[in-house]
Amino acid sequence: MLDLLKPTVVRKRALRQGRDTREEILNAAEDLLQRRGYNAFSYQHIAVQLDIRNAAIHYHFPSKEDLGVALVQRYRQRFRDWTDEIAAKANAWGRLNAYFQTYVEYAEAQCKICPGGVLGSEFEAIPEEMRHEARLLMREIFEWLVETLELGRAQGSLTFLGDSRHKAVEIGAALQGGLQIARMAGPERFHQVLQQLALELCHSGADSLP
Amino acid sequence: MLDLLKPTVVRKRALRQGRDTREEILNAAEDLLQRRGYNAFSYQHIAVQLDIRNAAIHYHFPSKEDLGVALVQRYRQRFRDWTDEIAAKANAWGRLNAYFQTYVEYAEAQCKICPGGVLGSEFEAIPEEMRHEARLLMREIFEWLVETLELGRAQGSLTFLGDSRHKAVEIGAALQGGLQIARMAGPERFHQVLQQLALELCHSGADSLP
DNA sequence: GTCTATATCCGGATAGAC
DNA sequence: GTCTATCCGGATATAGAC
Repeated sequence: MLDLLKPTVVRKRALRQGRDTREEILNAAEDLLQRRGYNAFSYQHIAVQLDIRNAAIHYHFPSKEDLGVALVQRYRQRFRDWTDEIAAKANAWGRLNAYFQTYVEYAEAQCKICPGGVLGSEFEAIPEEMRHEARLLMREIFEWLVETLELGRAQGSLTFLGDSRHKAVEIGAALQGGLQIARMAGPERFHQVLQQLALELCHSGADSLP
Repeated sequence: MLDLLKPTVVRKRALRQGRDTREEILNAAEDLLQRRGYNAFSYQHIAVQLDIRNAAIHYHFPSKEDLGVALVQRYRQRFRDWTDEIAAKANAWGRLNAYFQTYVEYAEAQCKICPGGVLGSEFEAIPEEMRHEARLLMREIFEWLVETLELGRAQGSLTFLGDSRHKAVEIGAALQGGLQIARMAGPERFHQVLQQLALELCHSGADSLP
């Protein structure tokens, strides 16, 4: 057949048939972002990982800023989808616990940190449009946390001292910082943070937290 | 005099007489580190700020790794000195509050983040010896926090739920994450974290926290 | 859509004059 | 101890063939 007549170049094409390169780039970049940070990963890292050339990435994302912005927008969309989904399934404590679980995966998967941690740390060293998206992401997470805490307090499934907005930032900050500390001091540190958070929300933390 | 006979070159030298260039480099680098992160600052940034040439920095710190390691070692030394000093002056709550205060300065000075936040975020993208120093720094801070919490509990000046080690990581993580969140969402976020922490240590937080 | 080849720039680093 | 000049490698980005 025609395919057999054509050598390596076509084989490579065939390999990429049906594969969504753009999506794979985003996946690889997301992984790199949460491992190395924005300024410490390059198009080369992605190219090697996907076995494509540098220029192929530039076709999908002309500049690195485009890629960075797309990443944060994807985080935001994913968070929206996730909150919609979880709202149907669980009460406030269940939701919060499910949220914690995403961080557990970051910590255990292997020492990833969360988007907020990366963007916050490098905030002064990322393009303006990424900063804009980062602000939106943080606001959306914050608002969801506040709502969830207030709901939990009303339901009686969560108990905590003080203003729910203050508690929300504290929780968000502790999770974010906890992942970073875990990298340096070992993953058990992150579990200690989780246990303390659970304890202060009046849950034993022994049931669902590993 | 002899000085007047010699032109610009000597004037520059004269300007630097009595100035500790090595120390100034460290100061500038520390500032850049907490603003932009390790991988996003260059010798050029420092050179411009101090009005010296690139090569002058390499004289004091042959490689960027040397500079990075020196920075973390200085953080460690400073922390040791600080804890010695504060131990003579205050009870457990006073010590902890003084520790909080250093973070308040980071947040207010202008949107700096803490050493642990930088090193944790970029952990996979910094030289091995820096990682080593970072681990030591984090351990030292952690141990001091645990001691302080236990002392406070014994004294009755601090009250909190659960294991003092867990509480120590939670506090450290919340401070670290809080600074990063404050960059993206505004400085009031950091104060909310502080108030919540104080509240959960059974202090009004209204007295000494701005 | 992906490749090869190349342009451009920047950061870390060294040599040698002063 | 600091300078000027320069090297080298790596990173972003573009041009044009396939």
